[in-house]
Amino acid sequence: MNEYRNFTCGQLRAEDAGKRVKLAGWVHRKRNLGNLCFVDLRDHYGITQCVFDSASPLFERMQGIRVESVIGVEGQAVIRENINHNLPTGEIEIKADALTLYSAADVLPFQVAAEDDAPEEIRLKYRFLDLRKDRIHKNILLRSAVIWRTRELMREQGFTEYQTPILTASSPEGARDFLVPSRLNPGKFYALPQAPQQFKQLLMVSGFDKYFQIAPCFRDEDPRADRSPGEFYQMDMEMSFATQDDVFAVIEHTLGGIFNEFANGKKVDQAPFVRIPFREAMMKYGSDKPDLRNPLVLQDATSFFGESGFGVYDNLANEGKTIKAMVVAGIADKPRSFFDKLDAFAKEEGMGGTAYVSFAAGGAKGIARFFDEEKLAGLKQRFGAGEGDAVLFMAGKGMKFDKFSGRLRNKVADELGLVDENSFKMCWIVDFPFYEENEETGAVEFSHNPFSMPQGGMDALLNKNPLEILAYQYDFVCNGVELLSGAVRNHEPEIMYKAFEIAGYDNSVVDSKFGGMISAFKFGAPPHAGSAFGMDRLVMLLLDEPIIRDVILFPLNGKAQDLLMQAPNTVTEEQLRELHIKVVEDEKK
RNA sequence: GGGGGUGUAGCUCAGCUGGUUAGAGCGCCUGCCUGUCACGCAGGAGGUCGCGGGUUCGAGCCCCGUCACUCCCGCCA
Repeated sequence: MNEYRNFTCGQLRAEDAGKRVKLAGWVHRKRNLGNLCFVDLRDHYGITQCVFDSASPLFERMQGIRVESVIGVEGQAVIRENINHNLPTGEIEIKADALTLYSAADVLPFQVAAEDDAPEEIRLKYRFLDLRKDRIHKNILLRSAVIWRTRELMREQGFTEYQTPILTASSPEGARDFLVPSRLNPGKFYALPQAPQQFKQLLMVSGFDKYFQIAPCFRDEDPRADRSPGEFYQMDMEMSFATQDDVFAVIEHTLGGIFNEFANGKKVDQAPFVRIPFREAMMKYGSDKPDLRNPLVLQDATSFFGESGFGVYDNLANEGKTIKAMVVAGIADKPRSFFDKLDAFAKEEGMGGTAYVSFAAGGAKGIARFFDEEKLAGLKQRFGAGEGDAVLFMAGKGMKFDKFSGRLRNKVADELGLVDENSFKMCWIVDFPFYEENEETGAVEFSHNPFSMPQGGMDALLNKNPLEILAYQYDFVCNGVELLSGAVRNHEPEIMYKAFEIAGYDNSVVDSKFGGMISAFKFGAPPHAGSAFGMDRLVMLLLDEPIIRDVILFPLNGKAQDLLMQAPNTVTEEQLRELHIKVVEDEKK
């Protein structure tokens, strides 16, 4: 190839024996047997064993070279005496007769060749070493392959990739913006885009039909294990003259294709994926991102109580609380402590607790003693419980209770190991409410983003109870991870004004916040719809990585700092002056 | 902003009921070893027990404060 190498470290096979080869890479491991030293040489492509004999002066030089140094090795490829079946190049080795040290490595802060659990702080500070590790290296490569394939799948469906601005205006969407001061406009700021939302809609108004972009998005919010701090990438798409079904078809082709291709042996749900209305999801799974690998389902049991004989729940039912039942198969013989643990969990979560009826061989247990024969038989039939099963009950009200019921559903599945780790289960969540009630103030607020089209359009806004209005708003969920969300957009200014009016904003607010878009909608806007899915999250899911930072090249830490590049950092007085910025001390300190 | 967890050697961790000189594995250094592949064997260096204060004859261990990291809630598509 060139002066550094004529083969890579992952390339040589038995048939290359006898060739004169030149390799370059990192010293992965050294095994010094006294008069014989084996060096595993590693590059991007793989590992090849090099042998240094003590008869050669190279042997001494090799002893002085530490692991992770970069070297070049030249010699003859020979068949090994002992084959290593764990290595693609395991049949062959290099008898070294020339050695070049390109770059010596210091003693490492953590080991590269072994998976040691160095704290993230140190891993991020030395990210370039961390990225040498096999696992992280492979994660990044898979990420690249997924992105590449995504582009192909979108282009196959007639989509075109566009680049929207990075320096843009602060947007009124939910999250906090990252701001960038403007030198030429004293006192004014750009914002980094939280998403290319408005631009992609403007592209539709501009007459471009099928848009997509692997788009960087910036949000100044606190991170989570599955939420990368500061910035992340979305596969953002939008299409004109399109319905919800059209968007679903495109995404099912793209995401379905990606999962089928990169599932790595796991079982994959095939499109079309089930669609679950939001309210049903909250009822049955206690979540708007249900993990369908979990077979447990919640049922509305409110009407079962009232005068059932179990006073506690009868009273709650009469007070207007919701009671849910969850049949758990085959746990009737679990000890009392199992059910007590669930009850304790419920109390920890701030809920009243849980009750249960178990149909054990020796007779029904739990709160069964409050029911007569007939009621008990009715319970069994109504909720579909059989011998050996148990029915868990919980009571509460509103969204908080729904979410709790979901956590209990997860908890029970965890305890019993009911989740099939070897599968990808998908669903669409549809029919999100357009508005919701603020639990503290009682005010009507947008429940998602105000750009989506209310189902029923203007007619619904004028004639329906706002809290009953649904939106053409949808999420795509895989294994309990919210991968995508999107909507049919509201492209009609009149409907937009009305929608904001119901949420308590007058027209001038809409004009000032969405001036650009509203004015565009007054010059011929096509109906359009779209969605965006989190690229990082998708890769994380495919790789079964619990930490999103492990699928990102140079992630920020939990405080949105780059420990390697030292960002954010102070800047010079000169820079500040140019930007018309004055830094003041925090008042609290 | 709130809650939980963690903090002992470069890394992972042990350290009993508060008791002498704080340990192990990996890594590092030195030596021995010609077929290893997580090589092996022997020896060695390496510690402000996160930091500050307190209780005590005595604190890695108990108490108070504080900082850092991390997970979760809030927030966030």
